[in-house]
Amino acid sequence: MNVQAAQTWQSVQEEVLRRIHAREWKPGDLIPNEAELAKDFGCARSTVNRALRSLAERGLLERRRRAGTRVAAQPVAKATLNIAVIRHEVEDRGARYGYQLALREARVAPTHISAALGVGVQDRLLHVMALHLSDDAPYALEDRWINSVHVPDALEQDFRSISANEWLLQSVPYTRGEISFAAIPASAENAKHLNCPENSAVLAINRLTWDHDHSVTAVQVLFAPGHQMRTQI
Amino acid sequence: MNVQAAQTWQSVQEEVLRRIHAREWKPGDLIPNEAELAKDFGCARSTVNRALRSLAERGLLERRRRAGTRVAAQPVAKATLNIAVIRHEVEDRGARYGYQLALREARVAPTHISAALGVGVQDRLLHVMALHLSDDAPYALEDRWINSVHVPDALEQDFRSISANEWLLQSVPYTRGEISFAAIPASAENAKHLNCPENSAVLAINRLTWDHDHSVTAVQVLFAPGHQMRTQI
DNA sequence: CAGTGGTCTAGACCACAGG
DNA sequence: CTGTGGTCTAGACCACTGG
Repeated sequence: MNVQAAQTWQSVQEEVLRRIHAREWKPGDLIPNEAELAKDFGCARSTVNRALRSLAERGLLERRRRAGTRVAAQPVAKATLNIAVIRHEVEDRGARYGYQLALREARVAPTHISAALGVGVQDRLLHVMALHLSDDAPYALEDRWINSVHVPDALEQDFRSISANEWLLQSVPYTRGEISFAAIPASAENAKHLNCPENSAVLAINRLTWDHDHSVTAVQVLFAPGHQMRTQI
Repeated sequence: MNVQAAQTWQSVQEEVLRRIHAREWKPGDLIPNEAELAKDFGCARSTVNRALRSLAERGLLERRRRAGTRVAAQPVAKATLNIAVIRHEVEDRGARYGYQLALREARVAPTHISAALGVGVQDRLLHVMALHLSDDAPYALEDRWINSVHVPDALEQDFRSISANEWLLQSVPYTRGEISFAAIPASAENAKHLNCPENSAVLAINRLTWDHDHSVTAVQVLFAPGHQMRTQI
């Protein structure tokens, strides 16, 4: 059982993974504690800790003080999607990026927007719609409301050459956010912008971000039909 | 500049975040090295390292040996979606889970499936379709091909009481996988299962998993119209 | 070449939660 | 109460990479 000279936390992690995959440690099993594993592997406990903590973050182990470490019975796959600035997303695919501002207005928002942003129903907010292009083809439609009560600087931007997407990330920090993914049928207006038939299935990402207790922005990004988001697990 | 007694890595992280949000350290800026920060904070360098490493994993810092640590110019939001066993997903929402096997056959797969799984075009694979229900309403449609050449145990399962989704996670480990998200129109057959109009916009998750060099399974999960996947960032 | 982050160590104390 | 993981420390060596 004793293993020699596993000196890096990665090698410890690999050996632990091997034991899990080889079913030496089965789903639901309690594995030896950190001190024992350190002795087995001939390394410091902190090295074992680093390896196991990382596996727990990936969902393969479940750790609890006093109760010990178990192999996850049904590991939850964690798919991490990188939501970058849309311009970079396009350029990283090797395409030419284009940008068209479709609408910019300061007005009273629909109630579901003002409620989500936590502002008064009569507050005027900045509304921006813009089309992002990839090699001149519609790539994504951005429909954004900015809480200009707490981000007054936004009112001074015309968003003609820089997208609100990019300007906000550069200029306004946020501390937390919610994000959701859904498939929705394209409305007539959305379809016109995206140059696709009405009711086409489009991938929609909704984001709502906050800076401490103040909302920053609510945005819906619609991707042209056929768009895929990919990642490794 | 000197800060007193920040003794936990979380408190160091909070102070670093505060400086970033307060624009004391601006996007793109080089921040002091770990040794200096440790002196400032009055803690060990490894504590600073833990705090900064964690922020780098979240995408807020960019770290390179010799070059130092910079505030990310345009932080890439990392949205981590938990892909759990569908039964648990339904039950966690407080709904009653139901399951109906729609199809189980061993046959030659379409070429795009056999190619994706890296098996011969004439190999017979296990094909399973099943409907997952939430409070008796269609929740998700699972369309799965299992590489029964390398997972022969699957041929002995009838998948009538346990879904392939759940059985595989319990029984067959995988070392890596690809996952993609897209919006697609429901085919006539899919629409019938999901009890929705044909061409409804549905969220599709495609997964392909491998155990070392052997493919395990290729699956498409279609969620009923209106389904949302949510997470925090 | 030299400065930076990456990691390992041995030891210590602590927070939490199971029994 | 006690065993477990969570963390901190001080020091050390190493790997990478920019100048």
